[in-house]
Amino acid sequence: MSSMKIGEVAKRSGVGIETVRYYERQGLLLESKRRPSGYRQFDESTVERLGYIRQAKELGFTLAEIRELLELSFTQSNCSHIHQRAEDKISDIETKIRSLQQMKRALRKIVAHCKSNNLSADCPLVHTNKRREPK
Amino acid sequence: MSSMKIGEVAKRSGVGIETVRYYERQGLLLESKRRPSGYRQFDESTVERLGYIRQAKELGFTLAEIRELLELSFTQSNCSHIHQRAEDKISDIETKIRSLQQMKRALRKIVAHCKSNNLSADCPLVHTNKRREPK
DNA sequence: CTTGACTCTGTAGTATAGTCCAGAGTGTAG
DNA sequence: CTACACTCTGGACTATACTACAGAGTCAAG
Repeated sequence: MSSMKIGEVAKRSGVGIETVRYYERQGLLLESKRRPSGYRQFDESTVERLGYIRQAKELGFTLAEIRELLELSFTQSNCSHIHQRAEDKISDIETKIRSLQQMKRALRKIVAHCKSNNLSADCPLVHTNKRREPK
Repeated sequence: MSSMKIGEVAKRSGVGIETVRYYERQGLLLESKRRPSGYRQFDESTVERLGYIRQAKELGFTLAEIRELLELSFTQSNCSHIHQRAEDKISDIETKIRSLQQMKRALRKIVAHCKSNNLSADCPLVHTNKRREPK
């Protein structure tokens, strides 16, 4: 299991083969080892790393931001410098969490309202738009 | 304040004028009222709505998903149908929150490690990649 | 060995989400 | 009134993140 070809690593992490090569070109994967034939060789860690990338993308991080997150995690360099960047990322993440919680509360209100009033002609508005003037 | 031109609504909500028109074309804004001249007229609610869109985008929702979220919030239609869709969105959101909390914990570990060991040659790895064989 | 599936590089094409004109009309301060 | 900033439409252009070839080489089951 410790040496997979690109097809297997792609399938196991749920991304396309072309995407794996693309991420490598974009510096998200570090150069992979190669067989003499030129075939890339991956191990388990790449599967995990690709999973992390996929997840972070779903959370709205760009590839550039994900590259940063990965560097934070894997670099061996100056630790105090890393420290500040990690703190910054944490506060970005906390902001996202707060926004999501707010969206969730808004949706919960709709659900609650729907439950109590099944033919509402005036659903509660999340955040917004009083009315549309009919003319 | 209750009737703004596109430039003002754009500035106040922190998006570009072209973007406001683009969102309208994409059905995220509902057709705006017009002056006889053709100039669009917006009110406060559009500023809020644009803010909501901006925030949702930062959280990784696509415009198509955001359109859905907005419909959930503003529609007057069949409430029990809405109910299920709102529940689905809520669970998507909960998944995102959990992922973010996991990322946050991982970053906190880095920070803690950096604090205790300021010249680490072996930062703890979020999720991953044991080592890079030097050859 | 052969053969069919897999991989390589390099380049081109696609979808999404804007962003930027050109050319023409509008609003308003002075 | 004028002048200058603002707005309109329609169409072209851009960046990001893939995705799809083409043409050539590789792997491994039978």
